[in-house]
Amino acid sequence: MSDADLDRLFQAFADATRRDIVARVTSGEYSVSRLAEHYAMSFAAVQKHVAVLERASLVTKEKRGREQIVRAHHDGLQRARRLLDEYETIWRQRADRIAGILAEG
Amino acid sequence: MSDADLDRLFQAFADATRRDIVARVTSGEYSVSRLAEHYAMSFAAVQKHVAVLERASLVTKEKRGREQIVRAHHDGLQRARRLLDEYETIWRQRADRIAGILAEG
DNA sequence: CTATCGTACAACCAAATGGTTGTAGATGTG
DNA sequence: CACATCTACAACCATTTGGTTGTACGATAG
Repeated sequence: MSDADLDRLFQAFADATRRDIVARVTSGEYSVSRLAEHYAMSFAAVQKHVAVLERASLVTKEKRGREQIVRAHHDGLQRARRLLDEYETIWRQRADRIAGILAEG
Repeated sequence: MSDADLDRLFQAFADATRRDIVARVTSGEYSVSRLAEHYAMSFAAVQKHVAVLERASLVTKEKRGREQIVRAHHDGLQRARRLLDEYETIWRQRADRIAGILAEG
């Protein structure tokens, strides 16, 4: 996974509106305009947020009639989790190393 | 945890240099200038990246003589992980719900 | 004391971000 | 058909971001 991919992924999470969109489309079915009803901003603004999430592989869009259904795409979330898990592993290794040194001394 | 806190947290992760800094200071001890040696940018730029990480509660700085030691601060990482875990939970619930419907039908 | 090192911070700049309005096209409805 | 709905996208704007250089100041070394 490239640096640019990770940049897009975390950047996508770095906005409360987008996090809310992810939460909504994960548990229910929403068109772009349905999503837009919930936020105090223009339809176009919400459209842009969805586009950011799409580029980050956090959601996909599927055309249904004249609507565009936004669906959660698990890949992005899993990748983000995996990276944070790696950091956690590094942290644990450090903690173990320190514990080892204390045990020796 | 406020929206603004989460914004800062994920924003902090949304840059390859900053992710690298987090990885480095988690496993070793680095002053700001030591960190700066590793990147193709000015000392001031690295200083700014550290400041972003500090505001996101991902690192802390501690003065030691004329140096400023950058240390990983586990809180930020844990909080980010917790949020992604919540999304994962929502996802699983959805998956279970779908599986339940399929089992019925 | 003087010079150097590590840091802090201001000023500046280009590019990206997050919002707006307006226009246009495709699809469904009376 | 005529009209409303949903979406796409361009143009624009203010603010933030990620970088730069330059200046200043405390701490250490010679």
